[in-house]
Amino acid sequence: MTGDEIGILRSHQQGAGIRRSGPREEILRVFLKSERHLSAAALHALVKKRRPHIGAATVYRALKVFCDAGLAREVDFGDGTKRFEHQFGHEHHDHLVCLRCGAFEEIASEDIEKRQEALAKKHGYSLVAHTMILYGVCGQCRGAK
Amino acid sequence: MTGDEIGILRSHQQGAGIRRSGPREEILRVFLKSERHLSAAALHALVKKRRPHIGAATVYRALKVFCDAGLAREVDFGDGTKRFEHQFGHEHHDHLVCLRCGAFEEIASEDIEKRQEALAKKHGYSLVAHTMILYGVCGQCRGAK
DNA sequence: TTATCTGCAAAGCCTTTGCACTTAG
DNA sequence: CTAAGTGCAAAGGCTTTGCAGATAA
Repeated sequence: MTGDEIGILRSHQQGAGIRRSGPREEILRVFLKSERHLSAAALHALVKKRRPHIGAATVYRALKVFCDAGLAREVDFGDGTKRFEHQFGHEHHDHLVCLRCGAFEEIASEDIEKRQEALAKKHGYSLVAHTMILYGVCGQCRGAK
Repeated sequence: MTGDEIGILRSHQQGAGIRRSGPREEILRVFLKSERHLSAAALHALVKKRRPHIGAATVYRALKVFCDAGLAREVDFGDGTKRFEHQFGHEHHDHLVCLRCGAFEEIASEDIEKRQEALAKKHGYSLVAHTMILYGVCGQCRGAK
């Protein structure tokens, strides 16, 4: 990690009535070092390895701040648990999930994004964000079938 | 309602070890007559008007059967509550949600669908389904701002 | 000092499950 | 008769909230 993300967090906090805090920055460090798609519970487990006293509520509250700061994004594959992925230095992308084994990949299509923009405009909306999740069966699962 | 949907339900049940039931068919009738995007709780409330004894669990269980039968589809706008929309006689579509007032519209783009298919194939997946939700600000809210 | 942050535990919400009873086939 | 369906209430899983103490500015 370069340290820049902590800087982004701090500048986001500037003037937003948000103070620095050790626990929050530690959560951010662990979050950024981790795999890209973590549930709050999984992140909490990782954080507790280094700082056992940090509670789940703090992790949830920190993730909310990270999302506001643009450092994280919430992703919901529809299994009842929100996941969070860090955004720093990553292009926007969507997801392709295997219905059989649960594996998933990040996908991207500039073409689709453009059409989404146009579609929103056509309905009089200004597009702010979107989620797109494709569900299918991966090659491995089809082969194993 | 034409009655055809009940027929679809019944034929889906054929051989699936699923029996007919009055409560379930009543839930289906109310569901089909209702607005298109209902939470389970909202549907339960409507159902109880006609049959006060029907419980929430039965509604949840019925919705699962409807989804399996292709009569309904689960949609999640990310607010923590699943919604269900009936599919009978409707083209596939996605959603465009206003972040400010919560209004939403159904949208469709054959172009995007084709590209989704191609994208999945490129990654070795066979596409089964997808969700796409665009978030923005509607014209009315932008004007009112 | 004062508003924010934290940890803990409790509460909230939505959804599912266990159980005894009812009902379809 | 047998397996599926139902209603109720309880349990589950994830997330948020209340609160008193700790902490940043």
